[in-house]
Amino acid sequence: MTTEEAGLSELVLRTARVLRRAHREALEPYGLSPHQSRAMGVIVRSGAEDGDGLRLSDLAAQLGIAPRSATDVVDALEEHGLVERRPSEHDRRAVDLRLTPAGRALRRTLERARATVSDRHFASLTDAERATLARLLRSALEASDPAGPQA
Amino acid sequence: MTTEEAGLSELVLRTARVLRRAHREALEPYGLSPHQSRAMGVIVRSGAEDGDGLRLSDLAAQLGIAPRSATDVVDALEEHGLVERRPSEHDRRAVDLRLTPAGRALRRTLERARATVSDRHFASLTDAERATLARLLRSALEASDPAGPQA
DNA sequence: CTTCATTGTGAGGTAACCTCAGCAATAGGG
DNA sequence: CCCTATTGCTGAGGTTACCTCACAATGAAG
Repeated sequence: MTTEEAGLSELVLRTARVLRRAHREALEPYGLSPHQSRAMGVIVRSGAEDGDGLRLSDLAAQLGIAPRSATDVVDALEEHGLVERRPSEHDRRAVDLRLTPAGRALRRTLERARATVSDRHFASLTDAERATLARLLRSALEASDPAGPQA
Repeated sequence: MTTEEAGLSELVLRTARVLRRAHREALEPYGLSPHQSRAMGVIVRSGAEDGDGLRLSDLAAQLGIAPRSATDVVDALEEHGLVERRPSEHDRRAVDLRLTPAGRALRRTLERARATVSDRHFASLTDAERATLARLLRSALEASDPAGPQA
């Protein structure tokens, strides 16, 4: 029983490694690291397209890194012209982060690239099998972390 | 269909993150990084307990890092008294790596800790579900990478 | 109007990688 | 047998992605 699950954890980690590597390769042509891509995703998902944008410290929290480190991530994205910092209207200490039009366009491209990577990896499974796989992974995640992580 | 698998890839990555973090925490009391632990695993699995030991460059290859980087990993493990370098009998340029008795003992402890982490994460699934999960992950891995990675 | 907390960033540190250069040893062709 | 090319490892130094600590500007609370 124990060895059975040790194998399971290894399988998950190995699958993740394959996916991450493929993802990294897909991102490379755009000069983005996976982490930067993830940061863009967080900004998008926080409703930053239309509203006030996202605080730098909130980005840090959602990425699970220190605020100071988020500064560097945003610096890089800003240099690429994908994200912009603008002073918050409500708090002159803070900045609001949002994607530029170029950032939004690239984000969509990357989303598609990522889906392709995933498609390819799981292509050998049937639709039903994919659904089962998703259900089991989701179930274990929810049971072991009821809080439900944001990232 | 596409969104379905995008979700799948995200689930795998998220599960991996949870497992890796738990694994890291389990290792912390022993002053080892996950990578160092993995290196010990590679050394053990190469039949290094009784035979000639593993070449440093082979360790590097199996860890997927540059030989120079493996030197540092081994340095650290050697300082902890877990691994020893001894000159190869057949090639005086090379070193054979093998676990010390302390290394073997710790390795067993870590193996158990890792199994516990995995057990806990997948505890909510039935035995049959765990078996299904393993089968599907393994199947996709084998289909997408027929070479079959060693690490 | 102090005093305290919070936001972002400069400075500087660490871990885990990398490449490049170099030394010792081995392998192989003449 | 010797001379060159290759191999196995490591020193030096660079990069990336984090970190902590200190601090200026601002905001909130008494």
